[in-house]
Amino acid sequence: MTSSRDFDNTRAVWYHFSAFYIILKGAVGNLTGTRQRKEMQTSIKKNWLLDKAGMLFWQKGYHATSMKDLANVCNCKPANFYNYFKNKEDILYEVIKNITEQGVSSIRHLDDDEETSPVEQLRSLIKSHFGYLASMKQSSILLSDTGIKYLSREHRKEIIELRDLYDSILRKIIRRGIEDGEFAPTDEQVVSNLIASVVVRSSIWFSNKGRLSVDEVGEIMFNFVYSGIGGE
Amino acid sequence: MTSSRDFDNTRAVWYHFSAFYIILKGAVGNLTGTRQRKEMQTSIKKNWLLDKAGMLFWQKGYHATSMKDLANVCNCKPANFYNYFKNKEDILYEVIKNITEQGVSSIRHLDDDEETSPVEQLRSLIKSHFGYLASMKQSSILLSDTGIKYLSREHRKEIIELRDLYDSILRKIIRRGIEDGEFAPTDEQVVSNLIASVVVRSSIWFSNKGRLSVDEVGEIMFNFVYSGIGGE
DNA sequence: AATAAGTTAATGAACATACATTAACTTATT
DNA sequence: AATAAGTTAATGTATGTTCATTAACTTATT
Repeated sequence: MTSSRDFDNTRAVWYHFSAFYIILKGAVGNLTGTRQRKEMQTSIKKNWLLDKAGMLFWQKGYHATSMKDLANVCNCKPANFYNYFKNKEDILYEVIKNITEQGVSSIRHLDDDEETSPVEQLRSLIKSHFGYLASMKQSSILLSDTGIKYLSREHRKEIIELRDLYDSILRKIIRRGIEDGEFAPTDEQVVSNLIASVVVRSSIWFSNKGRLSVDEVGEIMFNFVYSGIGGE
Repeated sequence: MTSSRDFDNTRAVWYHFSAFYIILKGAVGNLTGTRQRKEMQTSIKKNWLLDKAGMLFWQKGYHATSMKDLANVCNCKPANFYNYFKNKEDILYEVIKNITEQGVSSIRHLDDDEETSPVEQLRSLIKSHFGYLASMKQSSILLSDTGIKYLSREHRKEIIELRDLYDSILRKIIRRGIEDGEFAPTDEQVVSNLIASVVVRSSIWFSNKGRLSVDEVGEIMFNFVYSGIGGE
């Protein structure tokens, strides 16, 4: 009994010292009512769990990761996840959704910007998305490539729609570039897939500790793509 | 009992009528001694099993594929696999080894060929690798990408060595192209990653049933890459 | 201010199920 | 007769999930 309680306290303290968690929790502050504050804390904890789950799913693969594995990494018991998520698939879904949404939002500002030239937009797209990917430590956007098949039909559909949003932004840039004569005319659909591949798969081979910096690689990547679609 | 036996016979007949199997088995012919012939037939059946297993691993993922699933596709019982393979991991290993070896051997001739121009070599590499990937039905996920983490340490090492061979061939082509002045000088390491990304991820978005043929997409892909590294 | 009612986050135990693998046995082939 | 190919049945283990319960908090009522 006593040891169990002691352990709970230890655990609670541990949670609050987890860097990410404590910072966000602090940011919530005392501005809101206790009710809302609690809800926010819950969602923070939920995101923290998702973060951990994402790492594990990416490292070990979805099916190779058991609820027990998840629980171990999160310092709790498997059952506790069911206070936050409907089931295991739901965890994967939320992980993938977050990753994909962040990818989209890292380039969303380009969508309704008709002023900037397509070339500059392309540079911005590549650099901001690649930069974002390089900044995430463990989990990877490629999880949304590999994990999508384990999702339920509805969830899969939602993710695909999200991804289409990303694609449509990219395609629009290419279309404008071709119309303006800045890019050589090619199949905008295929080419946007090629470009996305280059960016997204960087998370497999790029390392922050490597020979080249994010900026240097980003520049090489942009030059490659830019020449690839017949610019310059 | 009787019905079970009847079913077995049906199954046996079915095996021998499976197109791939019967052709190969016929090809073995009566030229060799009975002992060797039997061994060859065994290995043919084994490869046939590997082929089926590969498709399933590819579609569903390794851990999501049960021995029962495999047995269903191969019209036999799970236990029978243990007459051919040590365990499940062994099946995965052989599948991945085959895939990787085929991928590598389709481009190996480029390695010690100093005659053909780098441009043509690059075209050949891209088209044959992409063509190979496209020929796999049920386009889904990069098995050799995601599957290797489920292999034992030794098996994984072997596969990685094979893959390194692929990389080194690609890098060599790029290096020669830069030296010859056919390609613009860039970082050969990064660029080879970019190229491999483009080719490998095609298995996610390319469909044989789509608007464009393998050849058309292959051409667009090559042009993209070729311009990308500053050719033409 | 004190107490009652309700909520959240966590737990351990129990669950049915599905899994890979094995051993013993039967049938088919040479 | 010997070996190969296949089956049946059984086994131990691990899995995802549910359930009742508890402690700590928050909100509502008096």
